[in-house]
Amino acid sequence: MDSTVVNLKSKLEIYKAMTGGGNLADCPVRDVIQGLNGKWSSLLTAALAEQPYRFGELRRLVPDISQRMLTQTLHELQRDGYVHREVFPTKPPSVEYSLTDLGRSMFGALQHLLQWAELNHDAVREARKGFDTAQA
Amino acid sequence: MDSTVVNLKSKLEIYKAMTGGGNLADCPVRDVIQGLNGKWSSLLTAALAEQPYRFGELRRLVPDISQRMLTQTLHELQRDGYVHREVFPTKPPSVEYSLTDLGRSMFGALQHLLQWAELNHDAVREARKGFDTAQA
DNA sequence: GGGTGTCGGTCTCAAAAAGAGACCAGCACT
DNA sequence: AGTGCTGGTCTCTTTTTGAGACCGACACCC
Repeated sequence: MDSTVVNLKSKLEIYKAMTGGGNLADCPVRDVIQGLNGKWSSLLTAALAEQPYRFGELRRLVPDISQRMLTQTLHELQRDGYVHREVFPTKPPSVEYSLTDLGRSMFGALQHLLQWAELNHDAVREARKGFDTAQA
Repeated sequence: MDSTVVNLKSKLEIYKAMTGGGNLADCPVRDVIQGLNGKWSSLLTAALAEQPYRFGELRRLVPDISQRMLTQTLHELQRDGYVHREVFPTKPPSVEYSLTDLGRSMFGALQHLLQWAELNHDAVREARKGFDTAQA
């Protein structure tokens, strides 16, 4: 199927889905997106899409995340079913995090946005620069 | 191009792009994604992808956004080059917001994630329910 | 046996962000 | 003169995030 057709066909439907047909407070699409909106969610998902990692490995891999937010974000991702957490009875015990099937499926969709960002970050930077100088 | 091939080919590259090759603090991909991570960014982009809206129309369309966050989010989206803001000299003056070409391009990528959320929100809900009952 | 290190966290406190809602100027209409 | 609409801003409170100290359990070294 041609992707342009997909875009044109579903634009309105997506918007309707996000507004929940009048039931905004309980809209499932916004609810799901909300869980991915966190500052660290996409980065950690991208890391785990590459390969499973242990807690400490993730911490070293993303040095500017606090241990507190790493714990919390992984917990949320696990709760939403994207991430599997497995404890190995080593001494001291080690904990491995990996993507579930649902997580891999979700990352397949997220990936488009990440790729777009990679391709277009210079355009965004440019826009910001122009806007900021226009303001001053 | 087959989308499966795209996934397999770029998984590692995307992660590398997000970690910025060691230059995490200044990573452009994370920088761009960050601007889309706000609570209201994707919803407002989806609304404007449907059609241009005026400030008050958006406020009525999304009743649970505060006026403060609506102003602020639109300002950020404008700064990043996704949204065009036009003031019409009516009395009282009206302000119309619309997507730029860059904004439409970005929405094309974002759309995949929104569609995924629409298709899979029941799986996520299910995962949450299971997790919460397992915790208790 | 005492000191040190690793593991995956939790706890507390300060800073930043978001939400709620009052307030504003300018003009039209009545 | 009073009311309403426009698109905001200002202030205050609550929530979220960040920084960093602390924790138990065990291994390893001496």
